[in-house]
Amino acid sequence: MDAFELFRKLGAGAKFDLKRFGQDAARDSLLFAVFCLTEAAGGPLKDMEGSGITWTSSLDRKIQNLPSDGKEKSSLKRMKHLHQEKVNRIRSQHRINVHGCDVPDPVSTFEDLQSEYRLSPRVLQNLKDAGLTSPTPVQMQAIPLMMHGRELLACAPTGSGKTLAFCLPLLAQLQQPANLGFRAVVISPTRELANQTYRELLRLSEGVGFRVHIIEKASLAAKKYGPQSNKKYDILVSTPNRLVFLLKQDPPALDFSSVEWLVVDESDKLFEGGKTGFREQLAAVFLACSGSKVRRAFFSATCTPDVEQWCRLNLDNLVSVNIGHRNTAVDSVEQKLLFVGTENGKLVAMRDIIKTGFLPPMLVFVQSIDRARELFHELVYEGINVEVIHADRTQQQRDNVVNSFRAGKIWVLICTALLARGMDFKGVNLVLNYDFPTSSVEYIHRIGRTGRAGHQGKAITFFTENDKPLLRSIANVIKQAGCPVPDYMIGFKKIHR
DNA sequence: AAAAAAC
Repeated sequence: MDAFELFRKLGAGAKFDLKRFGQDAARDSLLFAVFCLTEAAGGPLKDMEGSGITWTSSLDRKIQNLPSDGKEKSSLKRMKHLHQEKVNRIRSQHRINVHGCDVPDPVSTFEDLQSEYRLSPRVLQNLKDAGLTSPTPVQMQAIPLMMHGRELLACAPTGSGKTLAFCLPLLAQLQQPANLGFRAVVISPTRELANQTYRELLRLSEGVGFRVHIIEKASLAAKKYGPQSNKKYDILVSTPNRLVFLLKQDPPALDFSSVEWLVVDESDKLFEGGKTGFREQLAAVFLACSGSKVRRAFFSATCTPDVEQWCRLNLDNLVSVNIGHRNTAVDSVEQKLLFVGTENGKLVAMRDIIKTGFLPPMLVFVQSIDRARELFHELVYEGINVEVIHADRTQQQRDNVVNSFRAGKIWVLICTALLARGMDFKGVNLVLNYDFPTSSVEYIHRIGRTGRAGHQGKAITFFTENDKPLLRSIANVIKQAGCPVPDYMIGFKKIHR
């Protein structure tokens, strides 16, 4: 073990300890907190971004406590400096940007999670069996943070491993099955995504004995794990509204008083307001987690200023993690805009894509449920394996479609925004935006269904005269991801500014 | 603006 490694180990377990460091340390930490707030608010320290404020602040105290001019002191200082350089190098290499106080070092291998954070060897084996060999950037930084019990807002591109970034620490932190009731809750915007996360947790925790649960029917839920039931689950995955429904029964059919971790996946989506929006539901779930030690983590590929502001104001000692630039499309997708003139032109162009040969499977996004139905009826007689999915279909139909698509039995899947976020289908070769997305955020999520985990993908976006108002913002996203875009789409407004 | 989300 070299000196760097030694210091890494020292740093990994470093926690701020008031009793050990006394009053002075309390004042220092207060100053440090103010410092970080200034930075987070975009103050004069903005240039510190990504430089990595780390555990070394507690090492500083060790150094301070040593006699001045001692040999030990100067060598500690030097090692600290070298270690910090190494950490900064790892962060910049993987485009990891962190904001916050006392951020633990990133981990470079899954094995480190076992040695430093007591991740069970069986979970490690499950990772290997799943073909996962080394952590992605968001995993490198978010996992140590959650292992230290830090509340965080993590923003990382589509298909970059966010699900694993929160599933692993949940399993490692809960350590082993306990009969305490739900200790971790994961919230997703759609049932399909909740189901996918649930399956991921099952796969990772196989052989460890954790009890992971997903609510299938809220009406059966009360019996299954209500107050009378003695079967206690450790982890729950759900969409928010059924939790709200169960929580407000009298007496409540769910007990969230033992919840230690609340993970909000696709957090910007779940922060959408309006009277019937997700935001109110989320608030009700937050409120039900009455335990004193509840920690919250927010994940998404896109982040609104609104979410960030909320996290800054409400989370305890927030750390925000950004991988690469925020709100950008992945560069592993070859993106094209295709002018099709009119509505009619879309169907002609679509038939052309099918006729001239394409590599299935492909996902076709439309803007509404009715549009999905209509397009399905146009294509169902073409002699290709086409299916359609949206929220007006029965849960049984939705499940069947997702399963068949995963099994490769469907070549063309027509869908609404239902499948736009989080879904991880292996090997989608083409995303076709049949209807123009209504925002660049939606565009980023839709095309993120392909080009995942380092694989290549393709996306084609149809546009007509009517789509011109939003064309520029999407064209900018495409250009930023390194794909060619006609100049007239971007240039015009900037020149006149 | 639509979609999603309980029974």
